[in-house]
Amino acid sequence: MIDLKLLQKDFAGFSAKLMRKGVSEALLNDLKEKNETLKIAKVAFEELQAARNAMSKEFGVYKREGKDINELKARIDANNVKVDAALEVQRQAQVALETLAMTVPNAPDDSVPDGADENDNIEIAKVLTPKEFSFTPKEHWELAEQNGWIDFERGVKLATSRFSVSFGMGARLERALINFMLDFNRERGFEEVSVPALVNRQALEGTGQLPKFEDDLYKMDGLDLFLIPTAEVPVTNLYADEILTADELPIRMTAYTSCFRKEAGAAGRDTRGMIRQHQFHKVELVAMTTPDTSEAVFTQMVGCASDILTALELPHRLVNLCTGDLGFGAAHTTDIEVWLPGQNQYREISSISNTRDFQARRAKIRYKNGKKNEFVNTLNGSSLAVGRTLVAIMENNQNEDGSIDIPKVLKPYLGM
RNA sequence: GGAGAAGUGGGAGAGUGGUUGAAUCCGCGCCCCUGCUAAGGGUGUGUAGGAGCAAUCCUACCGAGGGUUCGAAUCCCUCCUUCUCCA
Repeated sequence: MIDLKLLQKDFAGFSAKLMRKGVSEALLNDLKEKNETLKIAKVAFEELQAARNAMSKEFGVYKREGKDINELKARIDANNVKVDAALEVQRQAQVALETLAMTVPNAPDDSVPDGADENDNIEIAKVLTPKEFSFTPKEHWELAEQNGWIDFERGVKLATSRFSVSFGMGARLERALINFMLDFNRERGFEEVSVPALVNRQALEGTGQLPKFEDDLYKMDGLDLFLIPTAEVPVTNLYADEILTADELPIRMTAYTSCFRKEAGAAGRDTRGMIRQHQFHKVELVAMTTPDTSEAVFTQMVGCASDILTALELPHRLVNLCTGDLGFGAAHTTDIEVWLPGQNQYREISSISNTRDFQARRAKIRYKNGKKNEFVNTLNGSSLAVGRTLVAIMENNQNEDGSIDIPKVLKPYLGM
């Protein structure tokens, strides 16, 4: 949730930031107006309510003293009609404002470059150099099928398109990767947590997937429960509605979950292979901390994800997302793209975002700063998407005969 | 699945219609006294929103949402959660 107080206080400044993210001026004006309307409605209601409280108190005194209450009762009744009306006005104003405000994305940081889409993202750094192949490297689905690691047809048979099944070393590598990543993150100070794969509406509103992106979520029939699109949702919401103490911050967590996405807007993209699946494994990093330390934690998280790829000897690059490619809740995001020789391009494998207080404001995650309660900053990032990591290993470590070298760091996890 | 009980502030725990936003204890903050591996005294201590330079004041919140009432933590209804007993 954006800071409506800030919008009210510095409309020009704050709305300029939101307009960089494509929020229309008309919407912002509407928002400002609805906020003012609510304020006025609240004051009106509260004044009437105060009058009622005072008269009710008086009523008690009258009764005790045995005075005649008829005249007072008449006044109270008249006032109550107004109270009810004012309450209704206030309610409607509240709903109108919230409905609108919940659909407004986070304001990008000033450091975020302007741009329309992923083509305008700015490369920050390259890590490791892609190796030269003496043959034409194959794409991962070919390698996966040749090695018997992944069966795409049987996934479709069991569910529908964009589902796959891993067999043998393919399945074992996935498990090894998950364990390796969790251990790696834990050694960097992220506590491992295991969370539900189903969450309620409130949780998804807290992290910003709802109300705007319901189309991309799997919803349980007849229940207000959804399959998580990322562990970010349950893990961030662990502390929803809580007031933390400053000395327990930063809270840093890592979690492995399956993730479920309808990929509603991705028809026709990456239909082949396991780049874009409806269900995929991911190890996630989530942190909540004070505003003055969130950038340090952010840097650590990016380092964590990048270092995992380095440990796996996978060439990758860091990219600063432009305004057009930035997610709904992010103030700024660094993507990590891994080199895929089969595709001859870098592909996203991790996305690390600082949402500042955007999610905290929605989920009401606060901390005691001296006497005052303030919103924490929440951060999240993948470290990493397991399927895509497996893809990268296959494509980067392939030999001419189609065999694949197992990364050194994973061998202990495979009993090798 | 059936029967019952309960959900109050950081914690424990009072409170069954009216100066109760909530006694008391513990914890925590500050001050004082005292001085040695202590203890005592005083005082303060929820959240959100609004008015005001400020002191302060107003409104809402006692699991959630409705209802009854001039007035509800207190009565009624629905839901959620927890516990106990039964299947």
